[in-house]
Amino acid sequence: MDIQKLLKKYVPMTETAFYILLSLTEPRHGYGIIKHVEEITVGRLSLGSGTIYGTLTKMQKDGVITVFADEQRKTVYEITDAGKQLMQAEIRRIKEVHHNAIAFEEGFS
Amino acid sequence: MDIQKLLKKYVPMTETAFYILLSLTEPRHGYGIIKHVEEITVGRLSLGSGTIYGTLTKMQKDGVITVFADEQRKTVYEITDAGKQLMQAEIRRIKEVHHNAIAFEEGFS
DNA sequence: CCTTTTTATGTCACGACGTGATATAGTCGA
DNA sequence: TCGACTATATCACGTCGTGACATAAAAAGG
Repeated sequence: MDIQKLLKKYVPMTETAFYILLSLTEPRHGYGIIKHVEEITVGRLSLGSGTIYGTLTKMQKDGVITVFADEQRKTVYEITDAGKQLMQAEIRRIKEVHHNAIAFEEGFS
Repeated sequence: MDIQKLLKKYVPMTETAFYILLSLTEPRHGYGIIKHVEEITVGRLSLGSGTIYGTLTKMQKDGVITVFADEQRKTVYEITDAGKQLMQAEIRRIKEVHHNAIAFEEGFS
């Protein structure tokens, strides 16, 4: 799948997908991602097992992540270059939303 | 519906819902919202008619927005106090995501 | 040693959501 | 009058996150 179709499919990204890809800048397995996301969101976001394993399978098929190591009880993934491009586009969008959110706040204070 | 259930239902908010509520800090009708969102996102986000009218009906039922004026060919809506509370919670979340996005960027530059 | 908790992955039904097509109709300028 | 724009509504479709259920190995604790 070429980068244009990936951009259309993945941007805007769901919060879940964003934090999964963010976690995979270091090689991690599914369960490790769940714990890492809980950590950096200070317990606010707790991903369900269906979300994680379904999303990981989908992302691997799309070439957004790749298998880093396949151990007995752990499948370790890592983000690909295509995945990094998606993150850059998503971060641009987040900056726009953040900018509009701040402008909103200033209008009501 | 009490504020706790509304928070659970609306936060995290979809980008669409966020921009609709943002637009309704001034009274606007459906079509006006579509044009306003196109404006503040510089044409990036163009809401479908199904999205707008479906979402407006849902939000009105939930007490997040209210009918400001009911003209012949325009139903004008406005955000409620409950809606403003949701926006505050959503903006807190956006700030967190933005913070983590910036931290990600710095790790790859 | 046995039991409980934690780690780890997978599948499935469910409800919610955004999209785009289709339909309908009034307004306004050329 | 005729097309472009304004304005709303409904529907099928595909996608997504959730939580329940299932399975099983490893680690911790008594």
